[in-house]
Amino acid sequence: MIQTYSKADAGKALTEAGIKPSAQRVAIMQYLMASHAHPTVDEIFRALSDEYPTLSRTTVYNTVWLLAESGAVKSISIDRANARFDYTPEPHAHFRCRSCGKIVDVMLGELPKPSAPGLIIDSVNVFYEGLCDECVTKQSKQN
Amino acid sequence: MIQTYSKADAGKALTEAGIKPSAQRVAIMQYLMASHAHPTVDEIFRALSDEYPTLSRTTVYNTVWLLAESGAVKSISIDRANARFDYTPEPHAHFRCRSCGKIVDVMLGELPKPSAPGLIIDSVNVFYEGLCDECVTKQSKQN
DNA sequence: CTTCCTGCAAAGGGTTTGCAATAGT
DNA sequence: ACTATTGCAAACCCTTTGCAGGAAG
Repeated sequence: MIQTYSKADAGKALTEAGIKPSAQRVAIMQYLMASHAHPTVDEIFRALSDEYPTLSRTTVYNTVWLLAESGAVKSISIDRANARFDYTPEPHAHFRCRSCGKIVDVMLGELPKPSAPGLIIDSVNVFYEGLCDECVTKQSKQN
Repeated sequence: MIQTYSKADAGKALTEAGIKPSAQRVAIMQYLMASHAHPTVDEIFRALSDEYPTLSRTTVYNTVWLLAESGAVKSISIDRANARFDYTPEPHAHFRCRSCGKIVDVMLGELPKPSAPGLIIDSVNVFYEGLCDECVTKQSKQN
């Protein structure tokens, strides 16, 4: 399934996410909607530098995290940088609180099975994001 | 369930993973077996610096990736560093080939449900590692 | 003696921060 | 004019690399 997205589509997606659609933000959103290559900040920056010669990496950083925090796009981190290490022998998933940053183990009923013909899968990681019980309590007290 | 691990336990785990159990490696492995805090390289380094004053970050880096690549521990990367961004609206998982580094989407039958009382979950990430079809073919040709 | 492991120092790369210039309302 | 956004430059990590010293068999 090949799908194309216009600048108008991208602008609409931004507005729906509550983000003001500046020219740079629209371009970045459109690029993310069109690309299935899971680009990094640097790849986005280089891809758009021709069309926006003054574009800066700072703006790309600002925008992608704005988008990710609003839920308009997803961030995936699978590289070595800032990795954490974990021995626990039982299969389990990880949960990270987006408010306090705490990382906790959560048990997992069963591992998700991929439909991935031809791939040899060595390892499965499941990672949740959200609000931990403490931060939920804090937030409800504030209101 | 609280469990303690001796240096002998750690040494045995290293040997079983095919890794020579040097003093530093045993200490790092023991620390990972005991800790459920998903430590970073720097946290491991600081935790062991008292007992091993000459320990270097280089050795910790070497060791954790040796351990992770042998499967003795798991690495999880969930921080901002080197993040990639992804718009695709349909739920899907990611697969990364440990030989060529390529990242591809894989469709997912159903999302894993966590048993996580009290947590509010906004987002679920599933991430596989292994060998892609191309690298499987390359490897079998070499043999 | 040889090989592997360790660790210092330096380089490299990605990310964040401060602030001035700019654009949009 | 006012406010939000952009983008340059510098600082700030984290990580890797090169190499010399040291440990182990």
